[in-house]
Amino acid sequence: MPDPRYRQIADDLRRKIESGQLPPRAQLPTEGELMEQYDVSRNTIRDAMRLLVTRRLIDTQPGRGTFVIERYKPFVTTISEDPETGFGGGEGDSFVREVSQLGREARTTDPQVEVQKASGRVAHELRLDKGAQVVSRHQKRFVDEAPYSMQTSFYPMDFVTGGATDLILAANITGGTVSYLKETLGMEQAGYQDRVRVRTPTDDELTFFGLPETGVSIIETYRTAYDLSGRPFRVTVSVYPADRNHLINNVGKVPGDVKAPQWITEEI
Amino acid sequence: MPDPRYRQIADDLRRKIESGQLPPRAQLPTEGELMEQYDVSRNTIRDAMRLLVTRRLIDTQPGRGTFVIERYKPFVTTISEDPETGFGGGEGDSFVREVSQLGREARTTDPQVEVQKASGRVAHELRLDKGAQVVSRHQKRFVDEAPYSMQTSFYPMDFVTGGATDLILAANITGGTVSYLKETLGMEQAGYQDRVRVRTPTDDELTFFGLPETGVSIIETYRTAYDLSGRPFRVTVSVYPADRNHLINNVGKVPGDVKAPQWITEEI
DNA sequence: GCAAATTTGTTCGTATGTATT
DNA sequence: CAATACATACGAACAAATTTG
Repeated sequence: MPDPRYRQIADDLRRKIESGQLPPRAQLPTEGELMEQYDVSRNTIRDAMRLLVTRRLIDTQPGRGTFVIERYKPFVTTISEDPETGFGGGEGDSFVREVSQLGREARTTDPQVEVQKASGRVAHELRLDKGAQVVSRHQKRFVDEAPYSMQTSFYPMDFVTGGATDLILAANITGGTVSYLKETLGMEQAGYQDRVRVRTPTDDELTFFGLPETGVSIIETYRTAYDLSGRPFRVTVSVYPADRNHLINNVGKVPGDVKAPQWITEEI
Repeated sequence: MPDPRYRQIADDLRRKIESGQLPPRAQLPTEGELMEQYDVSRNTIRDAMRLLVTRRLIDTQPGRGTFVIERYKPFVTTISEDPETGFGGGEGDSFVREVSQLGREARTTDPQVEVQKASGRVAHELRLDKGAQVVSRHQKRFVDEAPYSMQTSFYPMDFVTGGATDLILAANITGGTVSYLKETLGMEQAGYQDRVRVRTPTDDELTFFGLPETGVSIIETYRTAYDLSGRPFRVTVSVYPADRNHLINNVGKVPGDVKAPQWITEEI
């Protein structure tokens, strides 16, 4: 029993795309033309197309046509701490600094600061009561004007009343919040834990990142930072569309030249 | 202008699923029943269903019906090194040991050993010529008899001829390959780098993990281990279906009680 | 700026095939 | 074998987005 017709057609088109016969950005024949070429009904052509859309090979645009997808150049975020800077990967302004070194234009929005009630997960990580007041600092990140990630950090509201008043200012904290908390509260970061999972995008993420309805996952990391006494003092949630982001983790001693590339150049 | 009909229906069903009115494993009304309920044609019902299938909310089975998907209990792999054991997360028999402590049944297949020509990526990571001979050690992992991950390690063939002959035996190396290479070749692991990306599954992965045609991504990590002189001596490729695996990364000092849980219990 | 043509999106109806009960 | 339920495929009509003249 052969594959159904729409699969055969999808496979045929897939081969043409992967062989380069239909390069990225190329327009596919219209549905009408494909109906003739394969001598099937329009619905069957559309079934084949839908398969390729969910596989992230093509993109259909009403009124325009169907095009081979152009892959993003992946941006690489290092999630391990750089022993020299003491920064956890991709945090704060280290993001912009690292990228601009490579001739790319990176941009981080000013933090959007809010005082919120802690959600279940955030409260749990910070060992607060659910609904306790927390400061939320949210930033969006762009590379070459394309949205690449979003990040939200949560701190107990006590920190602000206790002296770290800059936390509720909608501006970057020069030197980073880690050293700011050390200066103002004497709170020192002993380590952190990242929990990484992959999930489907929310509607907000779909629109902000300009993702297709289906096919692109979101990499989500929950980072909980602990002070010297083992008490959690910050939770940072980062979301990365999987079609344009890779993660790197360095453990122990890794040669400097491979330690922190921002771009994976080779296609694997 | 309102959403198209099939979206409204999909949203309605999604709400019923997420609210628990249609719990996991519950059977949805048949297409015929839904046609009546919503007073639309069968194709419109099927469009709505298809949306929910790609969102990994339901599973359609020919001849049986349509069911709410049951989520896997995620297994958590720690990718940072545990300072006490010196093990990189989830490597070797540490996998089985860690899991069995939690009353779960974990199993790793005996390694499937082959001598191969290095692929482009592996050759590049090991700084070998493309096509150089490498030993490949491949293992599959199960938790409660369900497939959870696959792992393949590559070593230069020189290691075997140089004395580490157990590398080509299709058996677990007790104590782990790290300490075995230290004993036989005096090669000490100084550190490693993980590169994590998320991609669509290959056909092999689709069948082995029993994944649906669409919707589940694969988390792939390339781990390159370096010796004290900064020379790469091993590449390990791990693949994890994203619907049943999370990753954890510990940096610096993290409280022991949160350091290495194998299961995330709370639903977020 | 508008109208026509082009292209994909939505929805209906119908028929037949295949898997499961 | 019959009934049930989802899968594939055809044809048709109109809508919505975009480009073109």
